[in-house]
Amino acid sequence: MQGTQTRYSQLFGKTLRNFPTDETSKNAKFLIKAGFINKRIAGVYEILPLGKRVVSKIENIVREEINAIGGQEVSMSVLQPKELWSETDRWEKLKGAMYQFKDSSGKDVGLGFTHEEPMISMVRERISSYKDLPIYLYQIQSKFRDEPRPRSGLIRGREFLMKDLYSFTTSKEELDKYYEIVAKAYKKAFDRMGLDTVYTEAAGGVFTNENTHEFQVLTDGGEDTIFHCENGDFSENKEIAKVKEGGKCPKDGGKIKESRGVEVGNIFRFGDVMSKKMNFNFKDKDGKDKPIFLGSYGLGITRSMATIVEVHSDDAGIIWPETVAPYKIHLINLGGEKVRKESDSIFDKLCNDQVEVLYDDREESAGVKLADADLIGLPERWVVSEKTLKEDSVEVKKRSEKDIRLEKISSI
RNA sequence: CGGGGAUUGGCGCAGUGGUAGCGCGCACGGUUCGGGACCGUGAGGUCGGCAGUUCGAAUCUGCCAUCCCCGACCA
Repeated sequence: MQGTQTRYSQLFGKTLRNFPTDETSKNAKFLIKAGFINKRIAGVYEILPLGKRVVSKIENIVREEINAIGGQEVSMSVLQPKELWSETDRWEKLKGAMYQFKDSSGKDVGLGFTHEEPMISMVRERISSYKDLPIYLYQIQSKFRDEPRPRSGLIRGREFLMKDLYSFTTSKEELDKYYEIVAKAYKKAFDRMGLDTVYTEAAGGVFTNENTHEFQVLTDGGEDTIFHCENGDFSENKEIAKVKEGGKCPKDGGKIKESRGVEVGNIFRFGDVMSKKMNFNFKDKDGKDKPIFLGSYGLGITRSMATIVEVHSDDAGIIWPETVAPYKIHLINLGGEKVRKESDSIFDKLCNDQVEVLYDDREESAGVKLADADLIGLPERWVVSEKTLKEDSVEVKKRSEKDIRLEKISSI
């Protein structure tokens, strides 16, 4: 666990003077320039200390919401054997999309693309009675997908962090019920991290033939196209859409709009399809074997971080919602030794109060420090200078607002 | 996987045949101190890789790699 306060002079991952030229997406440009992430290869990014704090906050919000609906956290292996995936024929189906290779002994192995098979396998080994169901397991872990063309920074990568939840229930009714519960929990989690989502019907791809639902955040930086009602009660992904821009909403007759969106979450009902293929049953009250119903629910952690940046920023930089900001306060001292001493003691005070504060204690010009504060985008900027000290105050400015106010040092 | 563009110090760039330069950053000294300050000194690159043409290649040719964009794909 990282400390709640950091001196910027000690922080690894300082801001860059220029935007990276090999990125065009807003999220990648800002996150790299501001020192949150580092690009390794196409579609693969490393998370620096500032970014790690944001990721942790998003993870914790998601954890809280999933724990609240009965989820139990586990950690599955990333490295997986071919045999497991062959049980559902997905080893073949996912050729070219899943990283598959041979280990030194010639055995076929792959990197986790998703985790239905290993999850089922693990539960299959340990659950056999209706008394043990339902059960809800989730993890937060890196997923690997061999994207033919990664793009849009963290929105579409080849290695990314995802929260994946799996529900194991005894019937379709129970699955449907939980599906709705997850949908509500997702909505709440996204709300908490500052993302407005549109609940959108979509296709299941190689996951399932049944329709699924996506949580779409409307932004031009998105890669999906959705058709949705202006009243917000209806939305379909382009791939299955039966309506068109300007058409009428089948629910309330409202106007249909076409928008770009980022799919930050996606929920699936597998039903008993996988269970039948994998001989995944439970013993019911009547003593008979019945298939376990599976639901699968994904939520992109790093993709959410990127989407937050797409949605919450201005020309100067990121504007983090308070719930996911790496720190709450960006403390800056402008001026000589006297100012430094004062700001040092304000920093100490904030530390004692366990306030999350990033203290830019560098000997840099005002322009550099202020520009960096805008770029990094913490919710509040506190400036200490000769000017504010004359009033025994610090200047407080919210990143999202223009207003500046003076706060008496004695009241901190 | 098709089409297009790019690759030169940490970052951003210039250099179109004669043996590499600028800005920023970095290090040291000094002056500054409310919106990316200034002066001085200094470190740092065999120009993505391999092969070729040439007396001579960052520069020309071929192949390869990597990155970006458009499309296909998107589980």
